[in-house]
Amino acid sequence: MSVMQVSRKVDYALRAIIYLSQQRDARPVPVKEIASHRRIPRKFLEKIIQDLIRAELVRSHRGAHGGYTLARTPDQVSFRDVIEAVEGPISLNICVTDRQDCSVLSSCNMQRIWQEGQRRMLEYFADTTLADLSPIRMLNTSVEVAV
Amino acid sequence: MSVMQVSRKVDYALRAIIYLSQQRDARPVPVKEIASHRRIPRKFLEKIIQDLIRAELVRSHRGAHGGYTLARTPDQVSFRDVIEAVEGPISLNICVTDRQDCSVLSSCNMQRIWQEGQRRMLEYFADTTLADLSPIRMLNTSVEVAV
DNA sequence: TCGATATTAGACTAATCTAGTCGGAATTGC
DNA sequence: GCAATTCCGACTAGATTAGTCTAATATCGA
Repeated sequence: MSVMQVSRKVDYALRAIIYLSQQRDARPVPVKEIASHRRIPRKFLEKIIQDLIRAELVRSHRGAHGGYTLARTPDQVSFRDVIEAVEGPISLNICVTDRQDCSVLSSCNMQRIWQEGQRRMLEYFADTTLADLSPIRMLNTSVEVAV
Repeated sequence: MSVMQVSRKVDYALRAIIYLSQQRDARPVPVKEIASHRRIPRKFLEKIIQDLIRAELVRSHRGAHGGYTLARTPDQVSFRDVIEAVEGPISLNICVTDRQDCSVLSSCNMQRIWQEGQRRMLEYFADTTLADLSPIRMLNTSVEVAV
């Protein structure tokens, strides 16, 4: 019904990794806790977190008192990182990545439009990190600067 | 495999409407011609064009020597118009349109990130029209200005 | 060492969506 | 009337989404 929408997976991945970034201590957070606090189907979340681990955004700790922690500081994890970790590279139209299809149609010169749209989108999501989400963190920083 | 990609429908709709915008005379172009010149499955294209007609981007002319014409000048048809005509409103994440879901999660404050990303995307695609595609038109205009 | 708590791995699936196809009815120009 | 064309609704194979289910493996603490 509405277009260009990211999947539930991306939404869940972000909810989860944001939850991790909001932890004060370094204790591993079990999937059960993330799932219940952020209303994500537990088993599904387990799989999604595997993608985040593969992309080295999250670290796992097995066994009792195990769970997950952020593998980097929040300002080092961009929205783009998370989106691409679970769904692969962002590409607004196939003709942007797969030249084959569109290059046959020499007269269809919309390729550069998609490219530019995509460039702007990537720019924004690559520049926006988990650190930009917590207003508390931002406030603390600006207070520090002010004082 | 790759995320945020528009559907074939959007791609076909643009190919077709761009073809119409490139016609020199005002003669109606039959679907058969558009389909063969732009490599679009004919029957599928018929349905897509109905969406464009409903959105008043294209006009139809029935019967022999019938076909389709642009309903507006190329500079009056934006990419956004075409995308939304065939796929409905652009929305990067459900939480942007459907507040229900995300407002429950008061601590998940990524809503404004999606909103801003979407704003930038819409801005670009609303500003880009079919007139921006034909370099010939651009050249003529600049020559006129130069002389 | 045992048991509770965790992650990890992979097969499975219902429902929905995508990308079409098919057949025919209605309209118009000649 | 006939040929060319749009219009309309029903249908569908295959892919994708959003999960679930089962079981194995790892670790901590007592």
